[in-house]
Amino acid sequence: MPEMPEVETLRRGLDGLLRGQRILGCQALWPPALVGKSWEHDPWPLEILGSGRRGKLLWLKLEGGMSLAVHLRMTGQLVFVGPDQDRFGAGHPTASLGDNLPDSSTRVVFRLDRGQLFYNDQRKFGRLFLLPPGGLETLPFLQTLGPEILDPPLGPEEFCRRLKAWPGRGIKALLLDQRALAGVGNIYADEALWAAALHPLRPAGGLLEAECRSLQEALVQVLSTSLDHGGSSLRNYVDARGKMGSYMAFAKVFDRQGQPCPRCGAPIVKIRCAGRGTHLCPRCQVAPEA
DNA sequence: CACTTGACCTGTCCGC
DNA sequence: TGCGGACAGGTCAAGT
Repeated sequence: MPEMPEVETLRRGLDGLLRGQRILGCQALWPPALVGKSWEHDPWPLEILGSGRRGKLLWLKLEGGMSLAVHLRMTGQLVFVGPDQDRFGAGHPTASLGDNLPDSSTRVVFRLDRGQLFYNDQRKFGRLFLLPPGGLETLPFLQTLGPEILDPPLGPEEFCRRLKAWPGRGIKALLLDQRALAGVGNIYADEALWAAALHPLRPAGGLLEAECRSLQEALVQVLSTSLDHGGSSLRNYVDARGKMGSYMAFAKVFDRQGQPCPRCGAPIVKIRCAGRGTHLCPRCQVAPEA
């Protein structure tokens, strides 16, 4: 589900809601979601001092140098429900998910000084890591993670160098590979490739200088716009208060197969590429010679 | 080594 | 209405 804009939107929300509160305890309704020995030692209470993110991995900074890291994978959610939670009537357009929690997808519940934090995950792919001081650096995922695109800004030269490091791979497969670049997933890969008018199967090594550059500009544009609109919600994603993101209204190709390309009018098609559903304009995005 | 496929899970949607 | 199959925003292990 969540790619960088969704995870960053969530992090910002959680930071404002949780900073300064203590986690008083935690109840695992589905224990496999919890990874690491630290969970067993009943370390609570622990104060939440702040938050961080790299790629799609999010963490809360806890007292004593500990961290609570979360990877949401496909369907994970972290939703805070305060004691003063606004209660809207059922069916109200801004009714919050929190009104009905816990639900059948709730896997972990954290008890806080003021309110509760629910970890929901329909598909049970996500994981929560409680880590001792220095533990973040030991996570294999973080050790092999490529650079951020927006923060700090990745210069065009370095961007091109990352892509050319895997010259034989299709450009979409590379965008999805977190070792090449951090934070891009299926939605923003399709959107950026359309904006740069590049076919997803083009080998990375064959991209012209100008094509590399326009792909980088497209990624910056797409990711920034999504951040501005609280990310994308296709089916599951919600922010720290249970609200959906609105970026999908701006999507040009993702989940729009059969609709006209906004640039040339040709019908958007959906193919399979790097094992993932892939949306593109067959006229604007010219396939490489086989 | 480089790259692709299957596995991990549950829910939903689509065709018969 | 019911049922089987395909598919879903991510990552890792195993396979080719």
